[in-house]
Amino acid sequence: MSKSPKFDREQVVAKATNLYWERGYHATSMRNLQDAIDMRPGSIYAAFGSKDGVFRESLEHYAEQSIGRFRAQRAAASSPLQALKNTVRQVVIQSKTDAPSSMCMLVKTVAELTDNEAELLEFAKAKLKSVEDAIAELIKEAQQAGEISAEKNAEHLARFVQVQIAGLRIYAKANDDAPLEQMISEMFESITATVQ
Amino acid sequence: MSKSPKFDREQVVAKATNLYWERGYHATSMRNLQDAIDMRPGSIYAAFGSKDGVFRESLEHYAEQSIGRFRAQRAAASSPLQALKNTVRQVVIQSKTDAPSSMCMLVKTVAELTDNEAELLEFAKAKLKSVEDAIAELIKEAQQAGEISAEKNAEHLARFVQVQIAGLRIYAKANDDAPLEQMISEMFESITATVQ
DNA sequence: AAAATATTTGAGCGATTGTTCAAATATAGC
DNA sequence: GCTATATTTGAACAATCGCTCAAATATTTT
Repeated sequence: MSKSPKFDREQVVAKATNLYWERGYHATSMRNLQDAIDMRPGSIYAAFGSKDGVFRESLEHYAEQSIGRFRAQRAAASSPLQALKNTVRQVVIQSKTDAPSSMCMLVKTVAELTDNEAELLEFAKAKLKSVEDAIAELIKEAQQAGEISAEKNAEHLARFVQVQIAGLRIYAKANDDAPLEQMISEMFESITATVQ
Repeated sequence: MSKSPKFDREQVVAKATNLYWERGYHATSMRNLQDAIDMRPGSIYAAFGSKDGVFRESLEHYAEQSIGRFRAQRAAASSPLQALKNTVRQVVIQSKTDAPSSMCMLVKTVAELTDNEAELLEFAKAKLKSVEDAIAELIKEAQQAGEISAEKNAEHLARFVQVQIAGLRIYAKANDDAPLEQMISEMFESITATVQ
């Protein structure tokens, strides 16, 4: 004897994610959010508790989406290394035109937030770590497949890839004409080099 | 027959820079700014025109400070390459404890702003480019000194360094225990390698 | 010391912030 | 179709936002 919510939480979070991703935490107002997800304040607060609550769930959604990309590319590619390369290309090059921001939402969040929003900052850091773990898994697969030297440390390489992606995406936003394809190729040359 | 401003513009801009650097553009209110620089609204608006005006001058100040660091390290170091290494270490490692933010203010700004603040965004991009130019100059010096292969492209390497610094500083903020010293060493190994 | 000209002050503007909550509305079980 | 129990709505809250401007204050020239 009741009524169930009529909004699709998944879709709502996806829309909220895109807005937060584009504008960042502080520049996104609840008013902006209301318009983007087509919900009124009361419903939003009943469903998510606060602006932070929506943001937190958006970060979660974004992280899942990011990790899902690795899985999707792994399923589509001919090898683990190819999947990693394709994911990096997708994330660095395609996001320039296809995504709400050319930058990673988790990186943007870590860059933007301070101790004043400690919880959200820590949450974003943790999600970034879980993305790094997904990269490490793919690298280990590539090592088993003989595409990357097994003598190298997978976590070490995953960290390297993480730094490169973050650096490249920032650089891509700051320089519209950056030769990203070439920069990505060079990055993978140092990963697949036989000597470390 | 008049009166001259009693505030020290240089000092005021320095304080404003530190505040904007730490909190970012959107999270810094004029009230915060008033407190930080100890000026009342009327004086601030007479001197800088707007919140954007203060921010713009802060970006300018920050960029000059950044380029000045290269000069200072160049003067102190035994060689151009050593100066570059020391600057990278200073910027990536020391800034974790000594600076308002562990991240580059220009990078934070490029990451945060959107087309809604197009002018400031373009300004930050341009300043980031001028920092890259300063790196390229140092690399050319290192090439003339025989520390880096003259066959390599200096602008190309400067771009590489810029990507690495941005990536490392983001990574340093996201991971408190990152082995930065080691990561920086590895980066320079690929710069000074005899084959490219 | 008076006059002229600048800067500094801070109350307060309209707009917007995140959030609340009583009223209206929809749905499920009886 | 009635009752019970949700959800949804949107007006409105106090606080804060970026900013303005008349009045007060300081400095310099006459």
